[in-house]
Amino acid sequence: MNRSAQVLATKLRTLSSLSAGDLELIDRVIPPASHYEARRDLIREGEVPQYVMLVVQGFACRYKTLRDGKRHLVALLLPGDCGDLHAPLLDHMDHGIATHTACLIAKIPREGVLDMLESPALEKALRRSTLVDEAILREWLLNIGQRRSEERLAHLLCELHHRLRAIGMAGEAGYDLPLTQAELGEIAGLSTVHVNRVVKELRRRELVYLRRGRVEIPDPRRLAWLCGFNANYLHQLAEAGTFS
Amino acid sequence: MNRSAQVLATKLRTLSSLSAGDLELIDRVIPPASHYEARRDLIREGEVPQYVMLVVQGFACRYKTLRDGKRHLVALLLPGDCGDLHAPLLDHMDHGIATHTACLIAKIPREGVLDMLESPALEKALRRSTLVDEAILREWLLNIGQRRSEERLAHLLCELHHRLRAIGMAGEAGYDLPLTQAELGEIAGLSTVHVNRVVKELRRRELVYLRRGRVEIPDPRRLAWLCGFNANYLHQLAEAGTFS
DNA sequence: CGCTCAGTTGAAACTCGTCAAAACACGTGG
DNA sequence: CCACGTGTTTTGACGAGTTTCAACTGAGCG
Repeated sequence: MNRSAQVLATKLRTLSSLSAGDLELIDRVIPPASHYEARRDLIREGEVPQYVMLVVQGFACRYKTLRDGKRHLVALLLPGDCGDLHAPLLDHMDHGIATHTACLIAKIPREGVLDMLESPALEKALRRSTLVDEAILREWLLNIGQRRSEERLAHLLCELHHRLRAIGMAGEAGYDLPLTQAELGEIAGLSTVHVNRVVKELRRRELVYLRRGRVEIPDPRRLAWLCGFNANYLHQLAEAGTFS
Repeated sequence: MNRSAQVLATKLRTLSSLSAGDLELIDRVIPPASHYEARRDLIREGEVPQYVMLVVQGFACRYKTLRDGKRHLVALLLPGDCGDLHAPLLDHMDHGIATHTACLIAKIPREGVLDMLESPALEKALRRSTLVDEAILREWLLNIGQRRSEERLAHLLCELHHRLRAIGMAGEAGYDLPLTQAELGEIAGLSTVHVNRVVKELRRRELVYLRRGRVEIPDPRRLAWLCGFNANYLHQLAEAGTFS
């Protein structure tokens, strides 16, 4: 099974169980990935999408910008995540997609997506994945709208812990997070300086140790309690994260 | 054509053009609506959805709550809007839906939705509608994350103006908005008091006159310019709002 | 008339943003 | 190996924006 297909399969299995036939189908329709540099636009606002992009390796994001250049990240795309399945339905993009780190991206042609939708299990997994994307958007909205900076960052870190663990990219007490504090600020709607102060405070309280791309969470339960994190909205299968 | 079907048709025609056959199909699968009081839960977080709810009359919303009782509205459902088409795919709701004003709600059974998805034009319209819902979420996230209170409220009022105009519920320079300032605050992530101050300031600058459920916008272009509003993300057809 | 709920106002406290500078990490080329 | 440059993290001081509390006004309704 090629690398791209494997990554997608891993992600989809966190949402629905797949048969051997499904895995073969995935392998057949997912093209090999190509390499992109860090911080590079994959598609810009206003452009017309041709493919569904699948992140195979690295971190990417969806973003929107304001006239004055302020940018807000409206989604984080982890390995296995992809752009909207029905994106081709919309004339033009209302947001951009960019790499964060260096990435491997597979461009799935329209027909490949349609083929996958033929399989009931894959259809279910793919549709669930778009529903989860939407659920995450709602949770982020709540996060920014109602929580204050400390809980806000804590909540974001909890979410990433869960999402990364589901795809085998995080351990019990920590994970690699290749995001600068400025970028965390662009997600959380906080200034870089304030993110830094919050990070410092979380460290002082021994809740999170964040430094140079690495997140350590000594007691995930305590952190989750602090910010009221509840993973329900991620709609992960119970056994997610336990397979190879 | 029954009332519920008519409302849905009006909404869908803002997204894709429908044939006479499509309209008949809609009429056949949409059941009559029933009445709900104002401020009543239609479905709560954690419950399992059985139907797709269609708002026929009145305003409803999706909301999420925090432990401490703070509530945030993550979507506003106007006449013609409905809950997620594939909601039944998810085990339990990660948010609640509630009426705002008194409402007429039609509960579309699963099979009705499937029937509509058979028609290419309806499928396109329905899928586009979920994509637009997601686009609105992203825009709200940007709005709360990056804009300050005045532009934030202005942007929200611009969006509602466009959405209501598309379904024939707003004129060139104003519309009825049955939301309290407290509720606007729950959307914008602002305290009631601050919403009030911003409303006052917008009135002073002759941008928006908001009082007792009525919004008057003497110069929509000027207001849109102030907050950087660009309707692209609503993906409305050009002729939206011009039909009966 | 008196109730209730929405809107309004002021003062004080607090959260967070801005500006500016310094400390630090990392990669590069000398 | 060190020096240098770039980009990220850290710090302090200050001010702007926003929340909170508490009281008051006004409209609608029984």
